[in-house]
Amino acid sequence: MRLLLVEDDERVAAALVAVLGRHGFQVRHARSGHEALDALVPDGNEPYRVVLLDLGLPDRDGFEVCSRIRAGSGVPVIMVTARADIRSRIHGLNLGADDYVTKPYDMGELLARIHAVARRGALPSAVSVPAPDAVPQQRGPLESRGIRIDRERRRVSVDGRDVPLTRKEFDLLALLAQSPGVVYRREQIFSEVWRSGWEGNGRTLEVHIGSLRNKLALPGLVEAVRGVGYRLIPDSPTSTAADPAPPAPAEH
Amino acid sequence: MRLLLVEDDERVAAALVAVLGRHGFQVRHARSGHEALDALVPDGNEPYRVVLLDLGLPDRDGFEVCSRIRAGSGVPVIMVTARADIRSRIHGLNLGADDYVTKPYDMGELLARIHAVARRGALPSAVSVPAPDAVPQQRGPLESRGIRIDRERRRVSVDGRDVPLTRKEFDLLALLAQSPGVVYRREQIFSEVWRSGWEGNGRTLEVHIGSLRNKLALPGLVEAVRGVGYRLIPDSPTSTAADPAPPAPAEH
DNA sequence: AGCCGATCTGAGCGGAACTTGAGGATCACG
DNA sequence: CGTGATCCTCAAGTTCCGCTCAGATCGGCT
Repeated sequence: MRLLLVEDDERVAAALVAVLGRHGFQVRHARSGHEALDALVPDGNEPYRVVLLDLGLPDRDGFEVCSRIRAGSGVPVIMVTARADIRSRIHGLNLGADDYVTKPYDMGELLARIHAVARRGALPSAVSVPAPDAVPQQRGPLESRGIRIDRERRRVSVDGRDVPLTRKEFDLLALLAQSPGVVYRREQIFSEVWRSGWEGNGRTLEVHIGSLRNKLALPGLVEAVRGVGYRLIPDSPTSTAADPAPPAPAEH
Repeated sequence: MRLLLVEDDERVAAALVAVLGRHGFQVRHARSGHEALDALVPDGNEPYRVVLLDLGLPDRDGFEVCSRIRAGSGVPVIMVTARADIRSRIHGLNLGADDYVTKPYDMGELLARIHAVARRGALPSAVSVPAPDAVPQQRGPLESRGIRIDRERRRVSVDGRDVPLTRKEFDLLALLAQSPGVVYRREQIFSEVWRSGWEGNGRTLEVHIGSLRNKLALPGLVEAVRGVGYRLIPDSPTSTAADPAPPAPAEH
């Protein structure tokens, strides 16, 4: 899960990067508003799920950065600042920030708030084409083709029969099942299921796909898309055009 | 724009209804969790855009209402409460609340926060809101598998036999028992049972789990989910199973 | 201060999960 | 039909993770 941290104080930033990294975020650190806006330009990489925006910089600047981000992107923004006065809070929220946290804050609470805005997902944005994983997570169990995926319990059943999966297998399936029919590229899968930008050297992904297929025993469900990645075949005849929320398949 | 206000204090409610009304909200006032869940059952009317949930009621109840709302609906929830401690904040946000505001709050800020969550919109929800009376209210002592957990007295008994637990052991069990079957991740356990922001260095969690298992002497009750966390195995064998037409919503 | 239970840490073990490599099957394309 | 790239399967390694035990540290109580 990628996160953009906008913070000019190197020490604060380093500490946050460390903690967030340990909690499974892949953090990009921008030292200025300019750099932040730059980083948010869609470039084919997995999009940022959250922006953590420190307003420590020359006063008003931070608000401006926020409204510029909003002008071009629907990514959730959390403002972090020492300015505790009500005016600033209201102003920040009205500019489009999703949350406003004042220093000193509790790290655990900040993490909880990050997760809270992240699970809401990004707003549809006029400019960027939403990538499949920008789709907010659906509540409740996923169900399709007789497969039931319960994310909270981490359990999967096929036609009522319980299928025990390992961690990678489950994460893999949960990712693909998020948008059946959509092709997930290898790099994308790696960055979601494995943490950090490490790309598997060997046949790692194929092996996991293999054992997933074995356990589910539903031939034809998980389809390899040669040279690109994998996808789930939905039961209903293809993905359906006129669907608002779900993204257009395979851009690029 | 419809808004659901859950608040048992008539005076506070009246004031809020007035202010919110002036700001363009059509407010429905629910006086209890039960009434709130009732109101959220889809009935063909315009759905609620936000739920304002006051936790003033008998202690734990509010959290439970929140998680029940979450079990069936993606509507944004803002918790409003006098409980300012970090634990409660994190707990509330982890249960799926989108924001957590403590009293006394500034009305302008509350409005700004309401607008902030409202513009994000609801998460897609796979299942419908459970009918309130279909869900057994789990008030008072938790009970499952012959274990009785009395949160108020902090006492636990197994098959009538009293089992003395230490603080950590009890908190751990109480957390897991809140939703048997659900997997709690390590970080979440740490943030709710330990002081916030603290991440266990050594084998702390495992040791406590170990001694909890020993004292309860119910093999198979506390299950480790490799690479993720722990969960309690519920007695009722998987509630999941292939459901007929009306999918019975997961309890929880 | 001294005691005692509670909590935390570190080392070692065992097993599950993950990774890798090689060979065979399959596909796209000329 | 031939060829190279890509994918799949199988069978080893290798790493990672949870469990346990034993000792250190913390903290409340007398």
